[in-house]
Amino acid sequence: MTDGLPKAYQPEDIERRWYEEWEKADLFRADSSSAQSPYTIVLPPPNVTGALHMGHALGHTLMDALTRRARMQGQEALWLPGTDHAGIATQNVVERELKKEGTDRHQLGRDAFVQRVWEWKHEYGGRILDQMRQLGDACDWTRERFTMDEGLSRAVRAVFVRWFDDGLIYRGNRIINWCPRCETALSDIEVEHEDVPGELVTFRYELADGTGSIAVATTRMETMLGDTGIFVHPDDERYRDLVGKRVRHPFFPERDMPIVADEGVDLEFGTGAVKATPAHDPLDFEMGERQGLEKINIFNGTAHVNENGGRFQGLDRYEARRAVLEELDPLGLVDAVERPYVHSVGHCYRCHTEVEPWLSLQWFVRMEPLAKPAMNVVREGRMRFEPKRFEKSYMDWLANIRDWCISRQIWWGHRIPVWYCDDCDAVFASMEDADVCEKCSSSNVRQDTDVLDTWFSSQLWPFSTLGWPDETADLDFFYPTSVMVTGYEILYLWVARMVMSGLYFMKDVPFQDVFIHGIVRDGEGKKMSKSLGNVIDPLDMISRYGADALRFSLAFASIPGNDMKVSEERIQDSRNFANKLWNASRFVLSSLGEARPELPSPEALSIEDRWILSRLDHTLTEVESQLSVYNFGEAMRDLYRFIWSEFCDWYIELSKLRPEAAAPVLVQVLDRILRVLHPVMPFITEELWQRLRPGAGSIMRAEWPQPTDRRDLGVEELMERVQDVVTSIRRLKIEQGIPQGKRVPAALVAGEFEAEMEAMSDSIEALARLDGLSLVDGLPPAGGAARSVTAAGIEISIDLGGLVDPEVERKRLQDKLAEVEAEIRRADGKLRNDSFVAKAPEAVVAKERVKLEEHQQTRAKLQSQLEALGG
RNA sequence: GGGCGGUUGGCUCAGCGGGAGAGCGCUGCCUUCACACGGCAGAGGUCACUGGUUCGAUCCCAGUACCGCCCA
Repeated sequence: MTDGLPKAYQPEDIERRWYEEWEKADLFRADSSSAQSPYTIVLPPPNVTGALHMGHALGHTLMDALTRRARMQGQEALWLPGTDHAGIATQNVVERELKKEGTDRHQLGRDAFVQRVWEWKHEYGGRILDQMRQLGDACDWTRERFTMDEGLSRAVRAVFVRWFDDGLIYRGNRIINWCPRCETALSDIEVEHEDVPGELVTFRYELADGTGSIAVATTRMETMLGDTGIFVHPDDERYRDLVGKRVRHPFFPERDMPIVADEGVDLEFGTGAVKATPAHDPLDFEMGERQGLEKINIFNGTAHVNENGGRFQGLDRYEARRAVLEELDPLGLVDAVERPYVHSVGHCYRCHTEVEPWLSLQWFVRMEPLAKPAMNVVREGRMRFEPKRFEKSYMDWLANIRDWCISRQIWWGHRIPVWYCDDCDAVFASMEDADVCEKCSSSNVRQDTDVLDTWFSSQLWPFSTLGWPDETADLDFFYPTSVMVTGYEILYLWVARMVMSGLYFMKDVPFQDVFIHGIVRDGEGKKMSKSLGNVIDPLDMISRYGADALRFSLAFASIPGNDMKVSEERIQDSRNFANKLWNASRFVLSSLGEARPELPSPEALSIEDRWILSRLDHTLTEVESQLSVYNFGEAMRDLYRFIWSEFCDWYIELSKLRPEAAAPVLVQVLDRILRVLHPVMPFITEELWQRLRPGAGSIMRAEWPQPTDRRDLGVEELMERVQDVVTSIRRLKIEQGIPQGKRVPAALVAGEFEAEMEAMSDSIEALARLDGLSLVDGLPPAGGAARSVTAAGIEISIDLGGLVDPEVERKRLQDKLAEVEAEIRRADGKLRNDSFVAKAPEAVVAKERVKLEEHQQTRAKLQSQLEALGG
């Protein structure tokens, strides 16, 4: 049976084989007609362009573990996979390909380009899904979805049309974030703010009446080409007299540029006077609207100066920034240039180009009416965050929400289902592609050319993937989902929006729990990124250490909401742990042979049996309570400790003294260990399970282990005393330079613990490698013996036949005495403090008294041992 | 500027009102019949700083410093 088990765990073959077996046996599939209660997780869909990185590996490990555990707990567990069409990112990838071929999308034309992206998707889009299989993800592949597939596209349309008709979607000419590289609008939260060194230029506009000038400051000098006035604060004494006057634009003398007062001006910034560029700054836009200023757009879509920029036309924004300054300076209009001036600048989250605030006609979703219900469900406790602190940022964001710009000027995505009639100017949204105008039946209609933000379809993921807008059995059974597992970086981008749309269309939250995990960082705490070159490739780690090792490392390092550092060394540690489990199992299996004995009745169990079963119970209880709050790290630490430091280090060693009697306990403990580890380490546990329980079916369907009321604190304390005795004896030998394997006689003065030491004497003899252990009432004279006292006050003497180095003995005893005396001083000091005795709880005071008593006894024993040494 | 989080042994992190913990690393010993991806034993910390609350503070409160993140 165990002949096939190599000495060291080798994951490769095992992992591949088991994943195929599971899939073949259809073990991942969930059934919406099940009589069990549902447990649902929808996978946050990775980009089709993506490759599995550590962040995915973490999230997937946690989701997979949750799903596998739910399944073992008897729930109908569905983990639904899929991918996201990632509009801008995917379009960028294909555009890069075209560039290599010497062409571009405009030459290709829209339809051919979109066709080309589909081809790319079919060829490469499945890559990340295969990588998920290597990780061991037990998701239901029969339900795999893609945000651009037919059903989800229909969901997108249904949502758009409904919101359009309900007045929640509108079109407006607003300042939006424009990426001049992607040539598309971005929503506010797709912009990443970053501090960059720039310059702050202070320059002057001369008053048109020639009576002076007014200074303004800017970091974007080029925007002055679009200036149409000056703002000052109405309360600002400095400029009170200037309000109502006009200034002259140095390059466009004919332009009308009033100085106007507006409350929106920041008195503290720069000179307190603000150049007004309503077409290129959101705040200026707002104030400009209020004050009726002209809006002059000076850029084209690639952020080159357009015809409104006069002789600067054709320059890109950075060239224009320099050129404008250079031309202004000789005119004596530049007061100061502060350089470098570090300020925050928005960057495109897809390509990292600096975003340009730009006036353009876009589609928006009115968020306020959607945000209110999304806040209420949290207040009412219908949805909870783990950890709870993320609730606050979620609520704050929703309370200050701004409308969502959903149109994108790209070709890859869901085309906006709005048609314009060129005859009657009607604008209407439609579920079906429109050939004729809804209003006037003219066939002179054309569809909007923009596509929707990818997040528009992602926000529907928890219900669109289950079949919505149809009323499906899946939707009925699996919605709302149980938990959303995700990182905090997409709390706004995605989580909040799913809640809003879920509530609107499903009338229920999309998930009951939101479990937020941290970001995976490198050993130095830096975010992993290709440009930093600090990326650890999860697939590389899998091939070197096994998926189970990677998964265990990630789960082990995961504390809800906190970032974690992952390094190859940590993964090695987990590989070592897997190997330890492997070898412990090898030992158990080989000592069992074919037999799988059941546990005998409690009275037939030995002390160590009762001890390990008690610790097992404790561990199972602890693991369950940690997992229920998604604290995987703590749960894994408990398991690691139990398996390695208790089961392997002590129980297995003790079992060697009585193989037959221990067999049922070894079976029991290993059985539970494999089951409870399975959600995080699916492969190795399945492999070992099949050998422990041949014919029992996959461990995936084994029952989740429960504690069995075997906790026994008395026996745990007893074992602690035994362990202390064993460790102390080993230490005595090492200190005296005696080989650990050399058997020597030992004596114990155990006092009240004599009976239990007697009962455990064979075990102590074996573990400490003794040549006989005698229990005595008092230690004989020290000649040739090394001595110690354990924490429980048990005196130990090992007979080394005169080989004892008295100096080593004296030093150890004195060190120990010093420790004990410090403890006595501490406890005594407390007990002498009247207010401690009066105010502290009785139990605490009593405990302190007991400790003092014990330490005093230990001190006496140590002193007499020192005296026996002759010192 | 607003908010959140962190600061515990060399490293990574638990703990969070009553005797400072783990893993790794380190030191010494050990090729002991599951495992050298190992075993045994050990060294190592004024729990960032300053105040406060308390009989008692690493833990609670206030402030300071530094680090990180989110939002503007």
